[in-house]
Amino acid sequence: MQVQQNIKLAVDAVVFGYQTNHLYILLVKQRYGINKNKWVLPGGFVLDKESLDDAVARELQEEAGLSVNYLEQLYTFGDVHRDKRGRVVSVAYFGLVDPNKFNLQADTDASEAQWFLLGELPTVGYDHQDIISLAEKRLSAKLHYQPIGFDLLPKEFPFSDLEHLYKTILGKEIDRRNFRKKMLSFGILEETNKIKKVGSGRPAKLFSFNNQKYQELLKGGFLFEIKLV
Amino acid sequence: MQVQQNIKLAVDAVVFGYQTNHLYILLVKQRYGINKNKWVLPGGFVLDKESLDDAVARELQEEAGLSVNYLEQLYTFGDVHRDKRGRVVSVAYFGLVDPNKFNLQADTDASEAQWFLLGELPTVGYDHQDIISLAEKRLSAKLHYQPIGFDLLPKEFPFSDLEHLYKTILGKEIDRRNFRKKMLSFGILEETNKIKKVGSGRPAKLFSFNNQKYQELLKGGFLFEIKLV
DNA sequence: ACAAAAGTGTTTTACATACACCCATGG
DNA sequence: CCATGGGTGTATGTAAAACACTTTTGT
Repeated sequence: MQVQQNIKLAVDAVVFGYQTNHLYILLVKQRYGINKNKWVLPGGFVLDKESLDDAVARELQEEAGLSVNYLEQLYTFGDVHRDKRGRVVSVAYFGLVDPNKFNLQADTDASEAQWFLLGELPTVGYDHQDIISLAEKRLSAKLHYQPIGFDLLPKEFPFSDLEHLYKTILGKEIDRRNFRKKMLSFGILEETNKIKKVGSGRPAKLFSFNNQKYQELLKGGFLFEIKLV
Repeated sequence: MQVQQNIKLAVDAVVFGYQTNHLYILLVKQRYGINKNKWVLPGGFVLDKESLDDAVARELQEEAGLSVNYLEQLYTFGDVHRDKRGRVVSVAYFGLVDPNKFNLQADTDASEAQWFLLGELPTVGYDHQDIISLAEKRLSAKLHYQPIGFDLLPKEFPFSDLEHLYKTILGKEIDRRNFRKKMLSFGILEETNKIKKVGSGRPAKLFSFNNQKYQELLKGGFLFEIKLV
């Protein structure tokens, strides 16, 4: 295959984490090059013998010691001048982690990886702000038609956490009664017999997302859809 | 920028055309290599100094003399072995043309480009069948939440054409009265004072899609959404 | 007893669905 | 006058939206 081409291929990941009613994004500090010490998305060049999916997973592991529990392709950014060092096309990914994985280990290279509160992001290098903006849009959109919020929560969670997650990410008020009614009507949540006690207030039953049930329903043409005013 | 990487970057396009109640896809005949004389998607390698979008437009022009009126990125296919000649990552696009552009000119290289009825596709090379399948899914999905059907029709069309388009692509029966009511309720269609006479039957008023109006509505949070049983 | 968060039902409103007959033209 | 496709309205069902008080715990 004779092709003259001087284009490098990279992957980048926008990984969201959620904790105590706040939404975070993972960034890493660039160690070399013209963007040295700038914060950028975790990512890097694709190896010759790994798929794109594998490349993202590897980079996240290397740069932040992190394995996500949801990952999908977001968009491929291919403008000619998006990287000043040369032509680099980047396949961007969209990832979610639950709070168990939120605490970054300080071994690996992780000392230079950090969670940033959305809305308090530093100036990021390259065109990574565009990538982040697109990922935010994707996250908001997906919350409405895919049960993806559960990937940002621990396996068992009080209902109010789910409600707050939607409220936080969509920036909208939610009617608790209608939200709960609708969510439960899908039949993809299971009530555990555990309860969570917090400082004050009535203890909450814990729920868990039954993914197997969801997959079954999907085959029958089921549509997860939640609208908010 | 020192990176050892031996990956080629290509673009491919799944272009849909619609005529006389039938949906078509554009394929081109491969002229060289191991897939010689096999039908494949129009596409090719990205040049060093053109964006991905430009690359697709150029390839469509070169291989089929075609300029589409809707084009968006579909997905990036990056499996290691998708091309037996070596590592090639392909950014796939999704395009729509209206019937004016349907007749392929025989100049250019177009003699080897051809419309194929969906459902009567030949065996295609590489992993292009996967790409086509994904594009079909995208098309079906988009019809429900984006006014994209108009890009497959001429500027002015009888209402029944729109109805047949939905029926054909989604493979579902449609209640004509409800469909028309819903579509018109959006306020993005304009009734022209022209009428189209066909062989027999009552002549039909022609409608046109008002994209400007649609864009305005979008800013106000308008959501195009059409559900079919 | 009070503060704090969890839990719960009913009424109203809007939209989707189901359904069948008349109209304008060409042959 | 008949065949063909275009054009239209209403009644019913179902789901979303609006809305406020009671329960359980900790302090």
